[in-house]
Amino acid sequence: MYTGISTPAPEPSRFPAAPVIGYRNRQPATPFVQAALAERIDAGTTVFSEGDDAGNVYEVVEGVVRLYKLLADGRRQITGFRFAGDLLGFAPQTHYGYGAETVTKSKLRRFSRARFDRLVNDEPALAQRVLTVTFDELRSAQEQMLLLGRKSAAEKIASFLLKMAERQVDTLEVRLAMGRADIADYLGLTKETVCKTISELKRQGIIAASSASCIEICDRERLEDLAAGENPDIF
Amino acid sequence: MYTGISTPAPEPSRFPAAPVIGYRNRQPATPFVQAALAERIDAGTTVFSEGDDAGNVYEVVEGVVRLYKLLADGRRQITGFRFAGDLLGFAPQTHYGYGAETVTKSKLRRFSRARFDRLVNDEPALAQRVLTVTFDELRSAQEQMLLLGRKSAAEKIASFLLKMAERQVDTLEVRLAMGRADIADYLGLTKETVCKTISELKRQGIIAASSASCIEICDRERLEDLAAGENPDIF
DNA sequence: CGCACAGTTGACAATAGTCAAACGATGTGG
DNA sequence: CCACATCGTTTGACTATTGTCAACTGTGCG
Repeated sequence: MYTGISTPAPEPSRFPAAPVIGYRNRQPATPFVQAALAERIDAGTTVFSEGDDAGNVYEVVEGVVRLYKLLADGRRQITGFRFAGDLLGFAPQTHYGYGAETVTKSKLRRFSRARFDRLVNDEPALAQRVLTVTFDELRSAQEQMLLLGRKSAAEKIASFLLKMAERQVDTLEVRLAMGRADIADYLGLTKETVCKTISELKRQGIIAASSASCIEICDRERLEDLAAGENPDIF
Repeated sequence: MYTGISTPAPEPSRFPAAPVIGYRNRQPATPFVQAALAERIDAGTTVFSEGDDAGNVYEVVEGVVRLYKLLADGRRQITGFRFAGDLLGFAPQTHYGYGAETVTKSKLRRFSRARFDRLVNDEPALAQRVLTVTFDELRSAQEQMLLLGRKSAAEKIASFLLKMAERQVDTLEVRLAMGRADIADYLGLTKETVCKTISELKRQGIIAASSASCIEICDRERLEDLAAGENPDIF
């Protein structure tokens, strides 16, 4: 069971297999179902839950969103993070196949599915973008399967830091928007193992950290080798 | 470190980040690059490797194909199996993002990418099919991330058996086309753990097996609960 | 018939998880 | 402005699940 969840308020479950215990939101579950465009949302808010009617498509204008799937007892797997410019929930299915929650304060632009479909049909460029995004997500999901199924904790952390560094200007100073629990649920670890592994990487001089959320890459080469599984014997 | 690799023949690597050591095929790497349509192929043959120029798209006419990604030292993650009717390598990318090998004797229909693109452009129905397949793969990849990151060995095996049962006529008598090593690399386990877990499920009376490749589901409900993570305490 | 290989099992090891305590940053109210 | 409360992070001791290694079994093919 996962704790590290701030608000203990249980949320009425909406889909079949989900039992009540353990299903919690980090937030008082104020579901985001409001006005029209580019909406400000607090950190830790549910955008939609797995199994909800897929009535809307969202664009992240600002902030970070986590996508996740849950098991009956609350075990959570984060399948990805979405950042400014990314689309959420555009798969042409009647129900969302995963939940989405903001990690930070965010701005989201919301489209009804009908409107989104119209936009996509009218704009070949937008259709192309959706297609590209989908294939990118698929490729990224396959990479993540390799990580989850076959990499050690250290290799997972190394891969994660490099992936987060990629999307930043200064690729040596990684700013992590998400907490240790989110990282853990993304990498298939526990938050304690994430902490211990990051500490070990610091001890080895591969990284340094001015604070928990700001990590400096000191030896990019060793970090890359580790991430690629070249060095399965550091620990 | 994961072993379980039968053939030690190293293969020259073809893409940038890929180091030379460790890239291995289970098979004497007879790359399938021959005549035109619906071709017969032996079990264990490489259809294409990760990083190859994505020059062809394939349709599985008969048999089973495994898609996989490798780490530098040979650790392998099978990202999926493909069966009759499925398409391989249709992502619009210049290089394959994963390798493909036959699991059984198979028949594959091969299309040059140019021809495939032409077909898709001319046939809206085919374009629609590609789109649907892609979204299905994405959804399935997300489900697999949950499995790999958060399920126990028993839960993984249970999920796998049910998934395999789904695509059969008699959903209580599962015929497994792949060996224990393939199952292990698909579920992020070792072949020994796969064996031990299947044996444990037999001992519990949840399944029975007339042979290694033919498994009978005796108690579907318990198997389903296990797969869904409802019963994290059987073992 | 026997060789080869896949599957199975068991003893042991190692990686990651659990539990618990302490630490540190952040934010609130006195 | 400080004291306190809270929440996220870190660390350590211990546990447990899964991996490793090795031997053995069973099955299919030449």
